[in-house]
Order: sequence, then structure tokens, then C-alpha cells
Amino acid sequence: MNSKINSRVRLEDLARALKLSIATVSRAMSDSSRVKPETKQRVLSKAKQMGYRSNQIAKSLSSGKTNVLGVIIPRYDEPFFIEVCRGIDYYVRKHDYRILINSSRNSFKYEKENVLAFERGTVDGVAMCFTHETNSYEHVEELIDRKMPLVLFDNISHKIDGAGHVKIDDFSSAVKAVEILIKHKNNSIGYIGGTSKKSVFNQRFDGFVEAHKKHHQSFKTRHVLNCKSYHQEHEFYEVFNFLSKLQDVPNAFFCSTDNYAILCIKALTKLGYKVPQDIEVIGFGNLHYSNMFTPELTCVSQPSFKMGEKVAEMLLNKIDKGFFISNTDQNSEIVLPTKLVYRDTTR
Amino acid sequence: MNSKINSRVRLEDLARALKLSIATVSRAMSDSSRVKPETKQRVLSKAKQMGYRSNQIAKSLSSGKTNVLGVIIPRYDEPFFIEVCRGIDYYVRKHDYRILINSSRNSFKYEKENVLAFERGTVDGVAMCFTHETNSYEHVEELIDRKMPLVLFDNISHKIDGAGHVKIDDFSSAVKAVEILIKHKNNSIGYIGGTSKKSVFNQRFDGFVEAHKKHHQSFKTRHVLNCKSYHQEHEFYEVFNFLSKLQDVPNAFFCSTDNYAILCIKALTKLGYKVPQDIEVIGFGNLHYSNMFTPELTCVSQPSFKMGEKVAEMLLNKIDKGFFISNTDQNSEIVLPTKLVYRDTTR
DNA sequence: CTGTTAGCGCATTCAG
DNA sequence: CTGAATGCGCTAACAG
Repeated sequence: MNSKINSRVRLEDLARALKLSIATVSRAMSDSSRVKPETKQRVLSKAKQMGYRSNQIAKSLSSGKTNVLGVIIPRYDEPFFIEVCRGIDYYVRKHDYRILINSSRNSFKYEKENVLAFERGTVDGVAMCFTHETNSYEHVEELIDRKMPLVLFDNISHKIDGAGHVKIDDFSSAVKAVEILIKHKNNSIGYIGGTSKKSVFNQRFDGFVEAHKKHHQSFKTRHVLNCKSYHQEHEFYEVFNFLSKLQDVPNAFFCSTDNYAILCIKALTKLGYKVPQDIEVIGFGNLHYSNMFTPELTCVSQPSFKMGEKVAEMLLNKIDKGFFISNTDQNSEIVLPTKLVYRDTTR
Repeated sequence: MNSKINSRVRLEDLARALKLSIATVSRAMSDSSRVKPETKQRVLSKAKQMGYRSNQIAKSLSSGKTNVLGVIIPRYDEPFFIEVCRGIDYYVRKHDYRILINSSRNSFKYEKENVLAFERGTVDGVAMCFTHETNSYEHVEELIDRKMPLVLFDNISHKIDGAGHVKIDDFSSAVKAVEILIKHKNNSIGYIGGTSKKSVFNQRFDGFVEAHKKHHQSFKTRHVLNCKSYHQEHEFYEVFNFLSKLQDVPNAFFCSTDNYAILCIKALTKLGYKVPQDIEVIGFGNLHYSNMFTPELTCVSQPSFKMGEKVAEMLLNKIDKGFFISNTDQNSEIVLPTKLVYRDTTR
């Protein structure tokens, strides 16, 4: 046994000092109405005097509640996910919950590990976003079988029965963005996106295609890049190489993230093009730094903080209800609206 | 009692199914050598078959160890802190620990709340960075009195007895950066930094002053800005206003963060100056996006990920030793080296 | 309003 | 090598 634990003052110590039973002290601490106001006062002041801190672990074991939510994100170093976490955190703190964030480091293997860890009773519910590698769902289905409240967000390729879902309409948002470029009389539009396995990228690309179809316009496959790199610098070179090899550079680009848009602009600038005079660019995300660049980025604004709040709200609801909102329930999916933010990379 | 908990399979269920005692099953699960290899196998396969997951809460209560570290950062939306968290996470996972990140939302009040939460036995140790508001230290001293291993990082104004400290040499790094600007024959150098209460900003500013002193050069107080705003846009306007009101714009700027440097460059560009041809700028931090801007930012590179690893290493050491490395111990402070990264905002 | 008792699930003595 | 018994600190029936 650990000396740290033993040296702490427990309910029993308070009880002894006050010549009360542990039960009464416990009630007083949890502000139960079933205890005389006077003794409640005595307990509280004694607790303060002796520096009592309740042991959350013991509380959890006894009550079956940890007041902690597990959050699994693909990676830490993507501001979007951090924004979502902020939103979750902001919401749940108001309800006396905390969040335990685990990164999957872009790997399905770690994602499964993270899910496993949360099956060990340390959290009351789980919010998660799949990595781009994730293509099987036994791990989350198991989580649900174990009756763990679960809410998925952002990258949802297909619905998981028993889980909640919070997302944006990637497809329609992309359509709208590309339509802007089409309306601006760009007859040749390029696309730069990420690994196509990742559902959101697929959907944004599909939107790109749809917008063309809708307006009876065509695009060229050689104007489409699906980046395979994962580090800023590699990504930049991939984008730069792609652009520099093109004989016919498009008049506009739709990029599936702000990051790609910024790299795209940087590469175009390096190649001597002016944005937006020569070429227009639209990004996707609206990261906190997307307006720090010169020119400021025009992009689809994704409500990341809000998404976090909604995820949290849904998750706490599931926990409170003690059972699962079925997949057919209207509450099991929330689609948040996006909006186009016009700044300086479009004309 | 929660149905979720009751429906789980416990050691007792395994024991019954195998006609063994709980103790033996427990030993088998923890791979004790004091159990026959054959029965260990039986237990393990039965556990797998029945979908057993050990209850971490019960384990923690019994063992006095949670295998979780608490991390308190001033805010989520500053990439530097996230990088440090990544470093901590990366290191501790190798030792079977997880991290619970709490944001203080830039407020001393929340910081104290976070510390309090960690006094409730949910973590085995705490890593933290003070907010810019923090000016008293009873809360962390109490943490130490309660024998909680503690490591402070980044923003350390004075050492806390009993805690570990990990930082960079903000003062010297700033001196070196400003010396570069002086060597480039800039006879008028400006400074843009954050709230001066925050120790790191103070120290960087002191370095700015020292470099001037060392080279017998002077600077003008009207060329110094300590931003009070906290949101990107407000900050930008504060910087822009500051610069636009100057009759004599300096030939160079030293900024106490990359963020300020970027805003500074944006404002200068807007005012018609060219960076670095007309004005040189050096930032501080080397955020992941500091090389995405055009021109790429020259800056002091802070080893944030490494800082996280060091924090984690020190903290796990403290936990393992079960007592505290005293403040006089050489291990109680680590100062990490910085380096200047030359890119395109200096000539 | 208060006390007694029995768990929560696991680790760990102490016997054998 | 295995089992019985105890306790980690707290909550929650049940009694009074």
C-alpha cells in the first residue's frame, strides 16, 4: 500500500474526530437533506480544517460513475480535433464531468487500444472520431455491446447501430464551395485533398464532382491530387511537385482542408501565380489561423467547437438516460450547418 | 448500482467458471510467477472467451495507483501546449500511463480548480504550466504537501520547492535572436510581446533589453508593444494600430511568439512594407505552421515535444522513487536548448 | 435525522 | 502453487 494514500484523511477520520458515523459524514459531504443542518455544518468545517479531499476512485467504485468521458481523436496536432475537444470540455465541465483525451496517432491499431482502455471502467461514455485507416468496426460494436454510451463525430462513413453521430454535410458543403468557383466563370477547377480512404475527403471530392455535373462542366483527372504524405513539409513538396508538373494549371482550386489550401497557395505563389488574381482558392475548415495568412483564406467554415458541444450534449444525454437512443431515433444523428466565409483568396 | 457495472464479468465470474479462487485468477492475470503455467493458460483463455476486462477503478482503489497523469495547461488553443502534451503522451504511453489534460482557460480560478480535482486521487502525478494570471502558489504547495509528484514546465517565474522544473532559457534565446538583428545593422529594433505579467514574456523582453545593452545600442519605448488582447482578431488590430501610429517604424522586430510575428508581418504588409527587404522579423516558438506562411518565418525554435518528453520522464521518475527529488537536487531543473531557425523573414 | 451493515472489484497478506 | 480472508474509501440499503 502506498504511503500517499494512507496519509490522506478519510471519511473515517472525520467521523472519529466528530464522534459520528461514516454514513452521516458521507451524507453531509454530499449535501444530503437527510442530515441536520447543524451537523452538516460541523462536518463541513471539520473537513475543511483537516484538509479532507474525497477519494474519487473510491467514489467511482462504489457508485459506478467516474464522471469522466473518454475522447478518442485521430491525432493531437490537427487544430480541428483540438477545437472539438475544447467544445466537449466546455460543455461537460458545466455538468461536473472531465475529459480524458486519447490520440490514435493516425493508426487503427492505436485506436483499438484506446477503445480497449475505455472498456476498463475508467470512463462513463466515449466520444470518438475514426482514423483514416479505420475500415472495420468490431471494436466500437463491442463497446456498444458492453453498454458504453458512444457518440461518433466528423469522419463517419456509415452509421453504427446504437451510437450517436455528429457531423457536417461534407458533400453539400463541397458542392456549394465549388459552385462559387463555377459561378466565377472558372472553366477549369482543380482539387487537392487527402488520402481518399478517409470518408470526409471522399465526400468532399464527391461534392466537387457533383457541382461540375450539376453545371454541366467537366474537370480533368490530372487536376486532382490526393495527397499521401502526412508531414507538413512532405505535403508541401507533394503539392508543389503536382502543380509544377502541370502544363495547364486550372483557374481555381477547391481544397479539402485549409491546410491543403494554404500549401496550395504557397506553391502557386512560388510558381509565380497570384492568388486570387490569377487563380482562386477555397479551403475547408476555417482553422483559427486561416485568417492570419496573407491573403486571408476563403473557406467553408466548419463549426468545430459547436460540434464538440453537440457531441457532449448527446453523450451526456445517453448517459443520463441509462439506455441507448436507438439508431432510428431522430436524435441519433446531428448534421451541423457549415457556411462559406468569403475572404481574400477568391475574387 | 449501475446495470452496466453489474453486467460485466469479474474475476469472481472467471473463478467460478474455472473452479479456482479469485486470488489465483488475479495472479494469473497479472502474470505472477507464483501460478502454474498451465492454470495461467486456462485462466487467460477463459478470460478471453468470456470477454473479461479488468476494472481499472477497482485496481486503482486496491493498489493506490491509477496509471494516469494529470496535465494542466493554460489553454487548449495554443499549439505549443498541445505539442508539449503530445510529448508527454508519447513518453508515458511507453510506460503504460495515460494523461488527463485539463485546461485552465487562461484563468487562475480554473487553474486552482484543476489542481483541486487532482487532489482527489484520480492521478499519480501532475504536470502543469501556470497561466499568465497566476501570482500565488499555495495551490501547488498544497499539492506537494499532499505528496503529489509535480513537475512544472515552461512558464516558471520562481522555483517551487519539491517540484521539478522543465523550461528553456527564454532570456538567452531572446538575446541571441536580437543580436542577429543587431548584427544585420538594424539600428532601430521593435518588440512585440504578450501580457508582461507572464514570466516567459518578461524574460524574452529582458533578453531584448540585454542584447541592446551588450551592443551599446538603444531602443525606444514607443517601439515596444505588450498586447493585452487574447483573440486573434483583436490581437491583429492591436498590432496594426500600434504599427500604423508609429512615425518612425523600426527596421526590425523581435516578437515574443510566432503568433505575434505573423500578425506583425501581416500588419506590415498591409501598411506597404516588404518583409524582409524593408523590415526584418524574428519570432519565437517554431509552431508547426510557422513555415507555411509566405515568407516563411525566421524564429527561435523551442523544443516543445521534447519538453513534454522531459516533463514526463521527470514525473515518472518522481513517481517511481516514491519521494521527492529535492529542489537542490541537480535533477530538479532541466533547461532545454533552443536554436535559431533561419528562414525568409530575415535577410 | 443517524448508525449498522454490506458491498463495489481487485490485490495481497497469511496459511496451507 | 493455491485458497481464505482482509482492506482500499466510499455509497446505499435497511433499521431505528
